[in-house]
Amino acid sequence: MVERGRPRSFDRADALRRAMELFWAKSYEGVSLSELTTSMGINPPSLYAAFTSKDALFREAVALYRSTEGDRTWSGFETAATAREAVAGLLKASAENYSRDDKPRGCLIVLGALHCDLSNTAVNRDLADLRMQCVKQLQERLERAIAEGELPQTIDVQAIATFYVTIQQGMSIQARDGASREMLLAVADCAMVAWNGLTVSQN
Amino acid sequence: MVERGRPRSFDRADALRRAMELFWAKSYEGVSLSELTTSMGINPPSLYAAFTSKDALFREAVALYRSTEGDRTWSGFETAATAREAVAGLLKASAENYSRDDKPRGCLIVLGALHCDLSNTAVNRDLADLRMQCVKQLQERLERAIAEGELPQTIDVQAIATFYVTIQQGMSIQARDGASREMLLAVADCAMVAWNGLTVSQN
DNA sequence: CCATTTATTTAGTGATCGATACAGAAATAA
DNA sequence: TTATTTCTGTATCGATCACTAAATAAATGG
Repeated sequence: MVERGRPRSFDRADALRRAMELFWAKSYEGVSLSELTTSMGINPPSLYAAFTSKDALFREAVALYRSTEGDRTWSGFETAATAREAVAGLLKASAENYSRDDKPRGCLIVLGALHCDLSNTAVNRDLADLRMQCVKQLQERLERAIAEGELPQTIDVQAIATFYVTIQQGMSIQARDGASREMLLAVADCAMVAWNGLTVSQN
Repeated sequence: MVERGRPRSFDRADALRRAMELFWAKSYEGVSLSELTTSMGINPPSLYAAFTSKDALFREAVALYRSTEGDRTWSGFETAATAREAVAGLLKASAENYSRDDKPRGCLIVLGALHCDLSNTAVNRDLADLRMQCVKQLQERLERAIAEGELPQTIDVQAIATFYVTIQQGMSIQARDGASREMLLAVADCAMVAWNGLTVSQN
């Protein structure tokens, strides 16, 4: 089956990539349609034909972010031999990915739509859900470590998971404010200093 | 000298307080003039006569936030007997103040204007400066603790200060996402578990 | 009283927001 | 060729943005 009609004159994937970087740098409400169309090199009708709406474009941008930048941060998490190495690697990768010279600083999912009250826009709720998933992922890794005997059953899985995600999210703000890669890595190291105390058996 | 002209028909301080809570809940760009005037119970010309512009109103709101909510968080910091108690108290107060039932969740200075590229708007730069001042304040307290012999000279003052501020800032996002007060307090406790390791003499 | 001063209400300003109507262009199908 | 389909550029749409001009209201000074 061959496609009918006039062929699209721009690279959809490339246009999406440019939109993602704009949203990443300036957040959802911080980017206007005219900025998007200018950066993507297309006119509004082409954007809407290809991506439906600003909302839908943002969702696709977030999905692309997760499969590229997010993967750079989380790929080592599941493969790490121990929970400690998984968390340490996550923080280290976050520090590095939040401070690249050729990319916006910080995390799109953390900084992309912090506006508004709780449960305001759909975009906001989607990002909050993704942020929650990070905590859940750490919790599950910690529970696996308990099941495998690496960590004692007495640890507070939820608190530890929330603690390390809180640091990761705070690093996004630090990165946006100009903290150097070295400083972000130092923060990650500081966070891991708590590991032994947090995971020791306390009966 | 008595004031001339028609007297103002609204309470300026009360109107400012309402504006502060709106900005706190929804950030600078997230609040529109019509929302402000509605909540403050006045018309746009009255707002501009009393506060000059949305920018200036936001600055006054931030100043009010610092002298009220900010004071709730930081008042115990300088009076604490030790650096450890100062930092622990700061995190505990942050957890509590970011999760009050009658107030917006999180911190206005952290969440008030995260939009935009680095050094974009004046509002953004002002808040970034205030965020930096938090790090500086912790640094100075740690240096004082060194001078007083509480902590060894070998500690990395900047890294430790940035680490604890990073947690405080991350707690704003957690609070905005709905984390309970208990969970925020647990995060603060987790952060203090690192204290001994971070401040031990390592020569 | 009247002049002056300041605040208020009404009713807008131009600019920009996200999103589209419409006509023409460029492909396939028959 | 002609019909159909889909994309593209121009030129907007109504809504909302931050903000204000103009007339009126309410106080004081003389």
